[in-house]
Amino acid sequence: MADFESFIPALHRPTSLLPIVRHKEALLYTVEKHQVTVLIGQTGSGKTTQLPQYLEQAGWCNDGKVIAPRRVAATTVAKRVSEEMRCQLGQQVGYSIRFEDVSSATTRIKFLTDGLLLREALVDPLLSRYSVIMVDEAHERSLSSDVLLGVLKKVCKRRPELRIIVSSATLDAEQFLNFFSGTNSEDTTTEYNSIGQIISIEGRTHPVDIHYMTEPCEEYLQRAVKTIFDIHSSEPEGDILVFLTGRDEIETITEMIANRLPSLPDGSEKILPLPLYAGLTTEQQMYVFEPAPDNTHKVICATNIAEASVTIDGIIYVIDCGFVKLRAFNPTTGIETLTATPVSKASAAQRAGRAGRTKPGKCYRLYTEAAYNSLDDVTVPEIQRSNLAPMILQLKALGIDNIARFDFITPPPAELIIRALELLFSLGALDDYAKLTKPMGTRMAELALEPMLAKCLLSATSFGCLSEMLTIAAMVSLQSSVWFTHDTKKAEETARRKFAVEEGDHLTLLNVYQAFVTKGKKDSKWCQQHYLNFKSMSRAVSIRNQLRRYLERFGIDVTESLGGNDVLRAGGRPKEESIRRCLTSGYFAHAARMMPDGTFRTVDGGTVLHAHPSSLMFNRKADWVIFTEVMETGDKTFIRDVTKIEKAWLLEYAPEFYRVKS
DNA sequence: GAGCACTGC
Repeated sequence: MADFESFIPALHRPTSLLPIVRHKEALLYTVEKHQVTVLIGQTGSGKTTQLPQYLEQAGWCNDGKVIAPRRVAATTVAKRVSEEMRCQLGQQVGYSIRFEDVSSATTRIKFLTDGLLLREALVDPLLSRYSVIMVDEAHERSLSSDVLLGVLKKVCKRRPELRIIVSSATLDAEQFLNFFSGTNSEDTTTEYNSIGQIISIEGRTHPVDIHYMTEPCEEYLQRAVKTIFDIHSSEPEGDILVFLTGRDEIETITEMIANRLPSLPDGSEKILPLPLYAGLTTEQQMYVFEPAPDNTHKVICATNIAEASVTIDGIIYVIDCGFVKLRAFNPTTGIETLTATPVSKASAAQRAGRAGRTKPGKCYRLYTEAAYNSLDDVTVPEIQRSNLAPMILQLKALGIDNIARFDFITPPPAELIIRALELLFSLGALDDYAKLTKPMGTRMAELALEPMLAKCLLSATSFGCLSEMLTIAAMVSLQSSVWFTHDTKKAEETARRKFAVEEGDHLTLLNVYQAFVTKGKKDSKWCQQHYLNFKSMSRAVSIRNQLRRYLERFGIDVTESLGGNDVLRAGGRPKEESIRRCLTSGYFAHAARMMPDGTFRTVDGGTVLHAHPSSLMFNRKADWVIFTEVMETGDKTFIRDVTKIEKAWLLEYAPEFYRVKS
């Protein structure tokens, strides 16, 4: 998303006009007097770009320490600040994101992601390099920022001179302050209250008229289209932003709009529907920022991406369907779900606010006022609906052994913690006392991989397939697709078949990577011919290099074996079998068996699974398989990255896990 | 026959 930041006009507003300027003295006073400052200010208030500079000028970085606000787009904010301070990026002002560290010994203001700061805590538990740490956009309540706040609260007690700034929305400000003040809610004695203060630098926002439905509507897509055309015919001109839940809806509605365009009277203004969701390429997403042609109104049909991550100026009308697709993790089944859920009041307010950025606007909620009143105040934080295994692994590595007693701003449900502990135990990362094992557990925590995948990589040496697992781990952890999903499905399918390996998706991915680095010569044209995403493939190379460096540091021999993977043997086994065995040693908890009808069943037989259409196993026969990802969407549960295994391997590599279950 | 949004020394 980094590319978008350069399109946020607020970022290029003259500094003197930023709302924060009037609060400079008050801010510096508060930071001087209190350990914690909760800062209320919206995007565009200047908090991320200006406050670090104020602190630097005030001498907070004099002893060579660094301020670390976190921002997704650390790069662009750092660039802006270095320009304002007239210094070279990477000198006084720098940033650090995965694969890119543009900072040096002279860096006084450093922008980095919260995940990265947490990793720094692994080697520097008191974060002693920093004098002030700003946790930006803390109200978004991401898993890593929640964990970071808990860690910072501990660090504060040991480092009274450390200053924390938490940037938040109005609604959560008290909660953050109470969190740092003491034992969260009840205990708000005066002694503790002096630890922090709330400062609001809220700039002027324009009023937004809220309109509700008088009756609940069943088909909100149709209703949205009607609203778009009503606005177009009877309201003053302005662009429209429609919040929907996903790609499907967005494609449907843009078609519905296009179909109704001929009904517009001759000579009237035109409507230009534009899709916006994360699955689009950066180039495709850029259209929403371009000014509409003359006599044309943009109608941007977007997912939640437009709620916080992407800011589009010039929006006067917002249409809010009232739903968002949220990820959740079911601790009973261990399956992730992705389902449309009613938004929270905070989310609805944020969406409405998108209409009032440039002048007064209007927001049409496609639900009744009664429905609005029944919404939750805020979205359930990620920490209460996620697979906590990675987080627990990280906390253990930070020396926080008693997870149940860790000071979370909102504690995760016990079932999620138990499920995660069970998994980590079965993977050999934790011992009988729930302590991190050495070296397996500590290494798993350090690797930037999911625990199950980390286990595969760390056991690869014993299976004689380390080089191959490095590649597979890199390919599997790519979040974006390796394949271009063009409309030309057949061509894509034949291209994919060239790399297909009978045993499944993981070996196919290995094949793709090996072809890329040998025949492909890192050439984008070659990728195009084979319907491969060049950016994804290059990222896989970076991830693989990073993983190899981790292993080297662990003292694991990563000498790369050259030659074809079919002919190499380890322990008298074909290489592909070693790889599949190795995958089983990490993914045994993700095993399933194919039924005669082509669907799969979990080991307990309780859940029906479908091979995702992007998987080789979608139209192939198999018996037992393991898979890297499982997700329930709509009414089906899909498994992705599927590889054939032998049932006996499950008992061989996870005897305890399967003895208990069966 | 198909996935919201983020992210990792």
